Amino acid sequence: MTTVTEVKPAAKNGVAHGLRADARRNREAVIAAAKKLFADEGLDAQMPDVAKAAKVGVGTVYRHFPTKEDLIAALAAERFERLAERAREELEADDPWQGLCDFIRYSAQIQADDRGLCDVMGSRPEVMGASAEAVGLDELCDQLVKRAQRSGDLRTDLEWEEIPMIACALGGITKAHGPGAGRWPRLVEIVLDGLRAPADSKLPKPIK
Amino acid sequence: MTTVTEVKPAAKNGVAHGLRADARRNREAVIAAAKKLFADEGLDAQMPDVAKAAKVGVGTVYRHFPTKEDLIAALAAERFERLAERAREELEADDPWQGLCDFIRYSAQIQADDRGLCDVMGSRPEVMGASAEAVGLDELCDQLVKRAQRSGDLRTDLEWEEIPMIACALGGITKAHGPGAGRWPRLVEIVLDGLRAPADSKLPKPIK
DNA sequence: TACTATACGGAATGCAGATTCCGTTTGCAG
DNA sequence: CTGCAAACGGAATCTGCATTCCGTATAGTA
Repeated sequence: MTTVTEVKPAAKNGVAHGLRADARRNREAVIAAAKKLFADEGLDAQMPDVAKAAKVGVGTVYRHFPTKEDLIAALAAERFERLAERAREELEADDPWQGLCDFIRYSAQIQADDRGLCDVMGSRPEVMGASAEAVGLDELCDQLVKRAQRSGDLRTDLEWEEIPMIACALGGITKAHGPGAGRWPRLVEIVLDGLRAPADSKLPKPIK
Repeated sequence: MTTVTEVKPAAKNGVAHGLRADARRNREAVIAAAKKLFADEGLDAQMPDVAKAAKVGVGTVYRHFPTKEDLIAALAAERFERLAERAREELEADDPWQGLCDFIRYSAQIQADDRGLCDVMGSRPEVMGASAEAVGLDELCDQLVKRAQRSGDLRTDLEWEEIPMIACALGGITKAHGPGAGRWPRLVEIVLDGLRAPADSKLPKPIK
């Protein structure tokens, strides 16, 4: 045991360093293929098919993601990063209410574009929880909500925990009827109307 | 082939006649067990477990329901009958708007009480469609919607097809977070608020 | 009571899909 | 150019269910 073994920096920012060139290339191929396949067919797309789509052997897929669940989690993490990113943007929006609305619209949109994500939202609370936690989404939702309430446009009885629930619900529609039905955007608007503070409860605007 | 074979009246109103006494008894036991098991564990409860819960062999389950899908459909049919029944009642409600609201609340409630039903709503469009069709739920939704619109309380741009979608969405919440979270009723109310016609669009009430 | 069409139970089967294994190939340090 | 640890591919294995099969038991009838 006199051999000096280099410590591997493992993965950094999603891209894995310290991997042989071909390994890195394959990993990307797998991720890309899985992203598309899961988006199209939902979580019950099969591992061998992911491998095929990535032009790689099953073994290779499993070398990078020891479990299907791990692969799913990795993809979910990426989506949640985008979601958090968007939340941060909307926190800067001129109109807090519109910011919140757009965030919710966005969360519905990405689900309409990704059946796999709908499935995660609908039946993988742990994955969803972990991913959200990792990017601080909860905190962001809280801020989004508080800000919109302060501006007087959002009903004051809403709690931030209900934002993820609303997202799940909207995902459920796409999951059940397919994005093709094209009806989900209307449902989003209905919910948003329901979120608006009742007109009479709105404090008289300070100045303006 | 000279034997005269009696024609079996098969099933009538859910209860199967022309069955040997023990057979009828077992059939009921299976249905009851399945109802409970699927309600508790969702659609991936297993057939052998249904049999066990009904104190019956798997074979017996399969003699009555050739396929798991058939069993699911039978249970779903029963739920949809209740749903239709409730819809009919609410069509008689004094207040059309409250009638619609209560119908929606009811559909959320039965899903909160039955994970299996949530699953059907969320990922068995065919079963749901067939069951709904069988009891004329679509037509009933249409009437419920039109009536509430006529009274001026329901937003006029709602189409009846969106009622089932709303039901799916609400079911999705229970499915994802469990009924235990106890938050779904609030989401229902939010949606209902979103369904209400904007105050200014309401025609002045005739008299009263 | 005897007989037989119906039912029954549950071990055995079939299959789909995740995961493992191992002989072969390849990137790359020296 | 070599040597070998790091990767590869994909057939084989394992597992979890649904579903089938068949010898046995029983309701209903004569």
